[in-house]
Formats: sequence, C-alpha cells, structure tokens
Amino acid sequence: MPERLEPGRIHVAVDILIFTVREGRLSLLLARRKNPPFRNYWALPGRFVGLEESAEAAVRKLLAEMLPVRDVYMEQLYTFTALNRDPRGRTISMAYMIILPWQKLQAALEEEDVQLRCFGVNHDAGGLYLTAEGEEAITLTAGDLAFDHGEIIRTGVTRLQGKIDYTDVSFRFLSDTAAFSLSELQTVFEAVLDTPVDSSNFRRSIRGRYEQSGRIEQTVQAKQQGRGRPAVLYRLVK
Amino acid sequence: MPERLEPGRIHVAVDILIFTVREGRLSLLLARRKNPPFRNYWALPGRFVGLEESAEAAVRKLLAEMLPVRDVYMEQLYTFTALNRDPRGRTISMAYMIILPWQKLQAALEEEDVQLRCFGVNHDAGGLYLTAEGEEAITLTAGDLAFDHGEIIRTGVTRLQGKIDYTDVSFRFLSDTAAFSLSELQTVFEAVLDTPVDSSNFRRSIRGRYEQSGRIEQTVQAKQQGRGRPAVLYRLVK
DNA sequence: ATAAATATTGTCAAAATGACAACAAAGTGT
DNA sequence: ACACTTTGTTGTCATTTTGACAATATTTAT
Repeated sequence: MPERLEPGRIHVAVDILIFTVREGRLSLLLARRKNPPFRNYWALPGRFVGLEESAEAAVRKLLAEMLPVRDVYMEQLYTFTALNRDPRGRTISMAYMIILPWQKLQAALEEEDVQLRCFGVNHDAGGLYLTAEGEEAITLTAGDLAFDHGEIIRTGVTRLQGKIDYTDVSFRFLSDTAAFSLSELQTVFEAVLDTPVDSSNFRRSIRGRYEQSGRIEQTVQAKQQGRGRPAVLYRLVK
Repeated sequence: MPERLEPGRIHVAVDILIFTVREGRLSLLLARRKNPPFRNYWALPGRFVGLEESAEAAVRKLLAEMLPVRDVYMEQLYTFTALNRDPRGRTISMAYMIILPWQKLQAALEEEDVQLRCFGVNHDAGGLYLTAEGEEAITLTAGDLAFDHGEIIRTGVTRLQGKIDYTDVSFRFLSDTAAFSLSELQTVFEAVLDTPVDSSNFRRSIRGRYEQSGRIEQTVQAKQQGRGRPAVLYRLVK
C-alpha cells in the first residue's frame, strides 16, 4: 500500500466494524496499522475496493484474509466522503457492520498475529471510549484512532443500538442459534444497550414477538451446565 | 458526459431522490435522460462526484443546477456498487434522499425545461409503480427506469416509510413550518405510508410527542380559508 | 336554514409496559 | 443433611399506550 495514492481520482475503500459481545460487553475488533499513515495507530480493518468487485465482495475478501469465518451477518452502515479523511489522497470509505459470536471470533483470532485486538465499548458522560487489557483507553473524539474511524465507530454503535430491538440482529451475536437461552439473548441486549434489562419483561417481549410467530421455538433439551437452574433452550427457526 | 468512461478506475456518482407530497400522494422527481446510455429513459437526477468535493457538496451542486431551492433536508440513503450497474464503466452511486414541500418544488419546476417531472408513488400487490399524467406507468422491477434506479427508489421509499413515525422528517414536507395544521401533517403521514390514519389518535400522538416537549406550539392565529372549520395552526420551534 | 365539509374533543375497552414479588431448580459450603 | 447462593422462570398489578369510534364545533355552499 503506497504512501501516496494515484492523484486525480477518487479511491474507494471499505472499512469494517466487527462487533461481538464478550463477557457481557459490546466489543469491536481493531487492527494495529503496520504502515503509514497512522503507523501503529489502531484502526478499523479496511481494504480498497477492486475494479472487478462489489463493495460486499470486497468486504468478504477482507474478512476472509483476516479470519477463517463464513456465513456472517453484514450490513452497509454509511459512506464517508470528507475531503481530508485520508492524507494519502482522495478516498471515500464505505463502512460495513459485521456481527460475530464471540466464540467464533475468539477461535479465529487465536490463529492470527497479534495485530488484531478486541476492544470493549464503554459509555460514559463524555461519550464512547474503547478499552482492552494492557492498552490505553481510546477516545472516539480525540484523534486516538486512524483516519475518521472514531466517527465511523460512533455511527455504528448508534445504529446498532437503534435497531437491536426492532430487528433480528441480536440473534447474530449468539454462538448457537439452534440452542440458546433467553438469558443469553438478554445478555446481548444489555451489552449492546449498555443498560440492565428486566428479565421478566424481556422474555415476555421476546416470546410475544418471536415465539407467537414461530420464529423461535423451545427445544426438547433443557439442560445446561452452570451454577443455577438450567435454562430452557430455544432455537431460531429457518 | 462521454458514452464510455475512463477505464481502470471506479467512478463515484450521487443520485438523488427528491420526495414531496403532492395532492395527498407521495411523489418523486425524475429526469428524462438526454444522452446515452438509457437515452430518453426516466432516471434519478445524478452527477459524478468531483475530486475536490464531498458527496454532500456534490448533491448540493446538483440540486443548485436543477432547482433554485435552498435549506433542504438531505440524508444519505445507501451506496450501490453492483458491478454492471452502469454500462459505460465501473460506477458506484451514493443515493441521497431529499425532501421538499410541493409548493417550493412546483415553483422551482416552472422555471425549468420539461425534462423534469414529478411522479406519484403508487402501491399495489405487485409492489411499487410510478405514475404521472400523460406518461405510461413505470414499474420499479422491470427495467422501466435507467440503471438500477428502480431498486434505489424502492430502497428510499421503504426507508422513508420506516422512519416517518419516529423521526422529524414529516415536517420537511410542510410548506411552512411556522404555520401548519395537524391535518396537513396528517396528510403527509397518509401519503408516505399510503394508508388512512385516524385523526383523533394521530393528533393525540403528535401532541404527546411534540407539544409536551415544546418542539411544536400553537400559534395565535387560527384562521384558514377553505370549506370546513378553520384549523389551529402550529409552528415548529427552533 | 340545512347540508356538507373539515377540525376537534371525548370515551372506552384492549393491549403493552414497567416495576416488582414469588417460586423453581440447580450448585456450594459447613 | 441443611441453609444459602445462583440462575432461571412465572405471576401480579397499576399505569400507560393504542385502536376504534362516537360526538361536537365551526366554517362554506346551496
């Protein structure tokens, strides 16, 4: 990747937000940049879009190069086109959101270099910031990240929160959609919204919305290892 | 605009959906293409993005060249990147939605060539189609429109319907946000959703959502020309 | 004056929501 | 064994929201 891009034309890139829920916290995968500009900064994984591929295909390739995963949820987030967002030259970036169960992501990460890390998304009065063990906290408004990736992440987190309770994205965080408990699903909601949820009301609303219509149903097995009472397992239909 | 674009690079364009509500029907501005490809087809107004302008700036320029309007609502819809969407070469299109009160749009159109027309958005079992007086109906799925503009329009209408009742976009259709009646606002909702709305429940919800919080308030004047009882006028605050 | 048109308010049962209490089934520790 | 903790699950109940519709108000048209 050259330090200076071909002048006189607009370059088109994709950047991806890989979301997961890890230990009850919404988290995001960042890559440490090996090359200038922003060398050694944390950044969203990205890639230029080839002449013979759609943006979705570019995202799939980028993903395939990074992690051995398949069948992932993918959604176009927003296209960022500010003039000076890339010091190398004129570049626009199409941001895509990807959701992976932590189990899958973790397994995939172990086979890789340590240039990738999963950061927890934290909320406080000042806004969002990202943390990981042994790393300094990353502010999203203060140029801690490469390019305009702080803005992209803020946009993504807001979108995710906005749509979690009227779409099916929450299920994409589950490691096994054929056997999950409502508590696990509740953990996803609590992590994404960063707020506690009343179990009773939560299961009422989920069952009303999904069980009635047959989108989820109880499985025969109901066992589970752990401390407390075993949970009834559900599966996502179709 | 050349028939063949410079090869070896991706071209970036913006296409705009100018929505309005006209005579109680959601409507959309289309332009008849003067040049190939798709010569004489109806299409969304579009423009290539210059090297020194953001996508928003390109949209504003396109709009300024077409219509003498200012201070319009603008929202990025989606970026379309399919490989063969433009026969001239590799082009991606960033679609933007724009909302204009019919009064403004109509005034602006009268000063223009007849290459621009406002089409009504109609819903039936087969999906969406567009109509205008003296024009054949335009299907959105059957290649009646240039490029992939049918798909873009479907995406836009769906998005607009999806967000009308939890955002403020409905107000953007009003010709005068300093003096409008709740009936006028209701007409906007009915047009966008293409379904009748109960007046009583409608005003209860609008007033609960906006009057309580001070976003709208009654104006002193309450007169109105017309047949029936004059409506109380509201104004959007700030 | 009457009718038609439009705007506005009121009512009321049904449904959804939020805040809790209570109960159930497992493991842990003494 | 027993009490205790942890996790899952169901129940309750007052409040709020919603949907359907009736009733009233104020204007123009005939």
